[in-house]
Amino acid sequence: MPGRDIYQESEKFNVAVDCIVFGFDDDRLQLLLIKRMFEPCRDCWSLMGGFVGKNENLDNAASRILGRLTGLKDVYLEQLYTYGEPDRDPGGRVISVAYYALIRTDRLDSEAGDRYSARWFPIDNLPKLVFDHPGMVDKAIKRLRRKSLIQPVGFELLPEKFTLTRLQKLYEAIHQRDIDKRNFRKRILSMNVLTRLDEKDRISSRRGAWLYRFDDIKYDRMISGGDHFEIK
Amino acid sequence: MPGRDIYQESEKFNVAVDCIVFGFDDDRLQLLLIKRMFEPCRDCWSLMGGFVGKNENLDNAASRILGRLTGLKDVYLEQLYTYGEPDRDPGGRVISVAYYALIRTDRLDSEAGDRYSARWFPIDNLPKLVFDHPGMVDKAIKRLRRKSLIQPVGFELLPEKFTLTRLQKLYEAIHQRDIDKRNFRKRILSMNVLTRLDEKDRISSRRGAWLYRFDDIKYDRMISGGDHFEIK
DNA sequence: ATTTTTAGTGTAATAAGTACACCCTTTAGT
DNA sequence: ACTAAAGGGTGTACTTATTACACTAAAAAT
Repeated sequence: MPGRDIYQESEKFNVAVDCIVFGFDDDRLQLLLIKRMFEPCRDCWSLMGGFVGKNENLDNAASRILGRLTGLKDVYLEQLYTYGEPDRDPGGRVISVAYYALIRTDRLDSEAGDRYSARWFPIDNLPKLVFDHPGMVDKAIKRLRRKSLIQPVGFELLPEKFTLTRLQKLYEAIHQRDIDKRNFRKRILSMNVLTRLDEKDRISSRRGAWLYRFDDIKYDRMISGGDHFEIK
Repeated sequence: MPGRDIYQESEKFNVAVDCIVFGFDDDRLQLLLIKRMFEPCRDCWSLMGGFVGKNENLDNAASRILGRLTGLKDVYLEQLYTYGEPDRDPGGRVISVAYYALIRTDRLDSEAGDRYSARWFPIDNLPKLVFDHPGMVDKAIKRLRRKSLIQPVGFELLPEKFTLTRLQKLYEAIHQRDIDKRNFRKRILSMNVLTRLDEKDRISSRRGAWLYRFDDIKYDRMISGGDHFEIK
C-alpha cells in the first residue's frame, strides 16, 4: 500500500543523516570533514550529511551519503544518536540522525572527497564546526572509546594486514593514553582472534615486524564459546 | 527567524517518539504497555508513543508523552535508538525515536494509565507487540543491562528508601541471574554512594532490615575523585 | 522455649592486572 | 668488519580484584 498515510494531519519534518567519519593515520585518530558549499554557513567546516530519501531506511541513507563522500561501500557504520532541537539548523527544522563510520584511510577515493573539499583533521585539533556538530563528534568519540574496549571495531580502521605495534598505536590514539607493550600483546594474543601471516612489514623497522590479520572465524568461535572480546 | 525553511523541496516525514517504560515490582522487571485504541492494529499491545510537535525537541516530546501515560514528570529518560524502516508502520511512513524510561511504580498515577488501558507485564512474559516494538524492547533491555553495571541508574526503579536485599533483587531481575549476597553488599557498600538511614523496613522480615538511600553528593564526590560506579 | 524467617557478616583461594628491563634482528655508517 | 641505531619481541614477580562459601543475629509467632 505505497503512499498510504493516515497521519497526514501531523507535523512533518526534514530528516537528515550526518556522518562522523573516523580514520587512523599518522598514528592519530582523524576525522573527515567537509567544507559546506551552500548556505547556511557556506565555507564552514561540517560533518558530511544529507536528507533521507522517501523510501530509504536510515542505515541506507547513511551509507549512501558516506559513499558519496568516500567512494566506499561496506563500511563500518553505526547509528549514534538523533538530534532534534528545533533551532539546531538555522536553515529550517531538521531532525538529524547521526552515524559514525570507521574507514581505512588507505582505501579512500580522494577524488570523491575533493568534490566536497574534504579534509582529514586529527581529533585533538579540529576546526570550529557548524550547528550542533561538535556535540555529535564528542559523543562519537566517547562511543568509539567505549566500544573499542569490548568489540573488535578497531580493526575497521587498519589495513587488512597490520603489525601489533600499529594496532597498539591505534588503541593509544583512540584512548589517548600510553599502553604497556607487553601487557597489550599478551592480552590481544591471548584472545586468539588474530592470525599471524608468513609475512613481515619492513617499512617501519629494519628488523621487520610480523603482520597479522583479524580473523572472523576465530572471533566467532570465541564468542560462541561464551568468551568476549575485551581490552583493558 | 521562525518558520524559515530553505529545505522545502526535501522529503518530509512524520516523526514519533516511542517510550519503553520500565518498572520494578514483585521482584521482577516490568514493562508498561498500552492497548492501541486506533487503527492500525487497534486493540494490540504497544509501546506508548506519539508524534513530535512542531517546536518541540525530542527529549521534551518523550517526556510529554510519558507524562500523559504516567502522570509523572522528572522521570529518568534516555534516548535509545531511531527506527526508520519505510514500512515499519502500516499506517504511513513514520520515523520513530525510541526512548526508555525508568519509573518508580509506587509513584505511578494509575488513572492516567487507565485512559490508555495500560498494564504492566514482566519482561519475561510480554504479549505480542505491534510493528517493530519487540526490537525496541529488546534493545532497551540490553541497554539497561549494560548501563546498570556502570551507572547508578537502577535506583530510579526503587522507592527513595530501600533495603540492600531489595536492591539486590533489582539487579537480579535486570540481569536475570543470581548474585552472591555477601559479594554484592561488599561491592555496593565499598563504593560509598549509599547513606544508611536510622530506619528499618519491617515489612519483609521480622528482624527488620536497614533502609538506605542513594546519595548524589557521595556519588559526585566519588566521580570527581576519579573513581567510577561499577557492579560486576 | 522453640521455631521460623530474613538480615547481616569474614576469610581463604584463585584469577586478573600491573609494572618493569633486557635481548634480538637488521641495516646504515664508518 | 665493527659499531651504532631503531624498532621488535618476550617473562616474571607483585599487587589487586574476584570468587566461592556457611554461619550467627534478631525479632516475632506459636
